[in-house]
Amino acid sequence: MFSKACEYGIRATLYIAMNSLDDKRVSLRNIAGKINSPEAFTAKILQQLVHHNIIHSVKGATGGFEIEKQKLPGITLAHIIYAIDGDHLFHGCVMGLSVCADAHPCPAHLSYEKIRSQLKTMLNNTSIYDLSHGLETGLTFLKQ
Amino acid sequence: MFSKACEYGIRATLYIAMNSLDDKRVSLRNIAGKINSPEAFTAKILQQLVHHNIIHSVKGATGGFEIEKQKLPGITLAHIIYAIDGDHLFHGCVMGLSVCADAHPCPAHLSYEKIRSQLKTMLNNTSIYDLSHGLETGLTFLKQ
DNA sequence: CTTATTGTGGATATATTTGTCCTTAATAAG
DNA sequence: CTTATTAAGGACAAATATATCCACAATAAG
Repeated sequence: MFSKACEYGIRATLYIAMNSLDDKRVSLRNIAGKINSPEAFTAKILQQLVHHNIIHSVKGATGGFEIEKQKLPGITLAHIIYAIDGDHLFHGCVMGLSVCADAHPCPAHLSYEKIRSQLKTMLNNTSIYDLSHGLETGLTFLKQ
Repeated sequence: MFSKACEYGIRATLYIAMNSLDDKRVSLRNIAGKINSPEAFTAKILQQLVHHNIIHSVKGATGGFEIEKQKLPGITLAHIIYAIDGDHLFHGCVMGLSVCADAHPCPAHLSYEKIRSQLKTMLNNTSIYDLSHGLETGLTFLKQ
């Protein structure tokens, strides 16, 4: 479904979000340790998120990553997926046809569009802010 | 969502099915041409489907691939996906956690399981037999 | 028996994704 | 100013997915 990079990106963003709610900035090392991801690879992914203006970084000692609190409710899973994996999941043909639309559909087009529509709704309506609450209360996890 | 191999596999199976309904056996070259896939790579994928008993092959001149007519309604998209991509789509955590279950869920577990459940239902209930009808009537396509 | 056709399967090549290493720049604190 | 810490980013390496090539086995037809 998602690339490894995207999975790490979502987990990292959630960990940063949870800490930003608590006014804490977190370092790459801290993040990678807490979400169980390879550090250097995670660095590349975080840079993508910085370039897409989803997270904010600060260099130097006491530096790290954070997200402006007021931005949190507006950041959705869809934003992160789009930034890292592009729009293939949202628009590509499920059977890989380069042209697949209502007027020229692949055999699974109709039934798959129903699923995709619900998937998109879910991804668009699920904010990082919402998800980080389950983490704070210990109901959900970013590891294992 | 699916690997290239899986996309080719689904398209190839549908093309074989459509021809089997018409009692025609089709060659690798014919298949690859009609579904617009690389021939040698498609050969590998067809082997996987043969080994998983989804399609049947005949060697030699006039040989090719076919599916027993009575098997057609029982073969679903889920069978092909499972044969080629394995069960990750059906069971893996959407955020890549090695352990993710109701008792130890990732932040998106609950909302994603609803989508996945509908996806699984669709894939389990969509037979190759059903899909090949749209192809025969020219309503759906395997190319472009 | 010979030839042409077609699937099988091993070896190899290419592309992409995933992951690592190392230097540089920025910043805080002594 | 020096040192320690941390993100940025280029180069490189490993793993996996995608794709190709070729020798071989099976079969139909002449």
